[in-house]
Amino acid sequence: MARAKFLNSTDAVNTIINEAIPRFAKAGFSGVSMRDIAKAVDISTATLYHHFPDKQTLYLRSMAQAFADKAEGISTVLAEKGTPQQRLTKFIARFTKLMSQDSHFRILLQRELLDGDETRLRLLAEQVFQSQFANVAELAKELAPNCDAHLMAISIAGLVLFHLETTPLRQFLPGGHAEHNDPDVIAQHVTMLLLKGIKGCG
Amino acid sequence: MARAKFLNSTDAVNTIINEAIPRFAKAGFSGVSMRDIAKAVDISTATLYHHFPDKQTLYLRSMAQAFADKAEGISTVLAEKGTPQQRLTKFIARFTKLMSQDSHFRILLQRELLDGDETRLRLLAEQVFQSQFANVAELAKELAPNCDAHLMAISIAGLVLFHLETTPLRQFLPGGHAEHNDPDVIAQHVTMLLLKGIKGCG
DNA sequence: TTATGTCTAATGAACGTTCTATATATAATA
DNA sequence: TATTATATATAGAACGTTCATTAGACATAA
Repeated sequence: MARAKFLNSTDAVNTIINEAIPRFAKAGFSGVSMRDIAKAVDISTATLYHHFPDKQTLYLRSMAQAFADKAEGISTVLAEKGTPQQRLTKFIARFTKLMSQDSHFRILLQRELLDGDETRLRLLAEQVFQSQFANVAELAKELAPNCDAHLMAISIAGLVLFHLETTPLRQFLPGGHAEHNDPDVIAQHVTMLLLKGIKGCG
Repeated sequence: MARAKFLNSTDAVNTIINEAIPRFAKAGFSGVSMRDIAKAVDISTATLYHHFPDKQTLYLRSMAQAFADKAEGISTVLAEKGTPQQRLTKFIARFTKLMSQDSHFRILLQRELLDGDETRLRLLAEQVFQSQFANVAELAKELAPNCDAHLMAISIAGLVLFHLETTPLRQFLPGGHAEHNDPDVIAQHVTMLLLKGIKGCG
C-alpha cells in the first residue's frame, strides 16, 4: 500500500469516525464537509471515499459509534440494590454526569430529535435507549404503581437533559449562575423535585 | 415599479419572512437556500436580495418574528388570580398547548440551543423569555420559598418541552402511545408531577 | 426625473463525488 | 527463493452541481 498512514483499513475507518463524531456533533450533517474531515485526518478526499461510499454512510457510522459508546456506559446503572428512592437517586446522578461529561452524545441525540428520519430514530430507540428506558419505567412503577410509566420515564430523562440543553441560554436568564451547570447541582435538584415535588424543594 | 407583486416593501418583507419561518424551522439555516425561499414567494433571488442584504439577516429577522409572535401570546398567562397551585396548573396547560400548536417556535428554539451564537441566545433570552421566566420563577418561590427559582423554572419548562421534543422518538420506546402527544395529557402529567412528585402520580 | 422594485444573467466559491495513476503489501507461481 | 500477478491504500486533479451573492438593465410610480 502506498505510504501507509494506518495499520489497516479498520484502523483508518476508526480514526476517521473518531474525528468525524465531534465535528458532526458541533456543526451537524451539512455543517461539515468531506474535505474538512479528510483534512482533519490528513488524508485526501479520494482516500476518504475509498473507506466510505458517501457522506451519509460516514454520518450514520459516526452516529452509531457515538451512541454505541454510551449505550454501554448506561446499561448497568440500575442493576444495583437499594430502595427505589436510592436507586432513582443513583441513576439520576450517573445519568447527569454521563450526559454532561461527553456532550457529543447528547448533542447528536438532540440533532436526531430535530432532523432524524424514522429509520435513524428507530435505531436510536431500539439499540440505545430501549432497555435502559424500560428499566427506568419499571423503577417509576415501583415508586408509583398506577402512574403512566412511559410518561414518567420521559419526564425523568427530560429534566436532566433540558438542564444540559439550556446551558448556553441560562446565563442570560434571571438567576442564572455558573454553578447551575454543575452536574451534581442539577442531579440533586432533579432528584428532590421528582421525589418530593416543588414544595419539597424548599 | 416593475409589475409590482406586493403592495409595498413592507408587504414583501413580511411575505418573505412568513414563507421563510417554517422552512428554517424544518431544515435549519443551511438546509434552506435563498433560491428556495425566492421560489416559494415567486420572486427572483435578486429581488430577495433587494429586500434583505444577506441570508443571515433574513434568518435573524425570521427568527425574531417567530419569537415575537409567541412572546406576546405567553405574556399574560400568569397575571390571573388564584392559589399558586391553580396558577401553575393554568400556566402549564397554556404553555403546553401553545408550544404544541405552533411547532415552528419550539423547533427554532431547539435549533438556537444547538447552534445559536451568544448574540442570538441573548436576544432570545432577553426579548422573548426573560419576563415570563421571571414570573414562573416567582411562582416557584411562592410554592417553595427556599428553592432555587432559576433551576425550578428551567425544570418546569423542560418537562413540557422535552415531551414535545421527543414526539418523533417515543413511538419506538416501550409504552409509547399516540395519546402521549396530546397536550392535555402532557400538561396533566407535568402538573401532577410538579405538585406531588412521582409518588403523587399514582 | 428620480427612486424603487423587479428581472436575467453571471460570478466565484464550496461542495460531493469520481477518474486516473501509483506505490505497496500479499499471494500465487516458477 | 525469485518472480509475477492481484488487491489495497493512497493522492492529485478534475467534474458537475449548488450555493450566496452581484452587476446591469428595465419598467413603473412619485
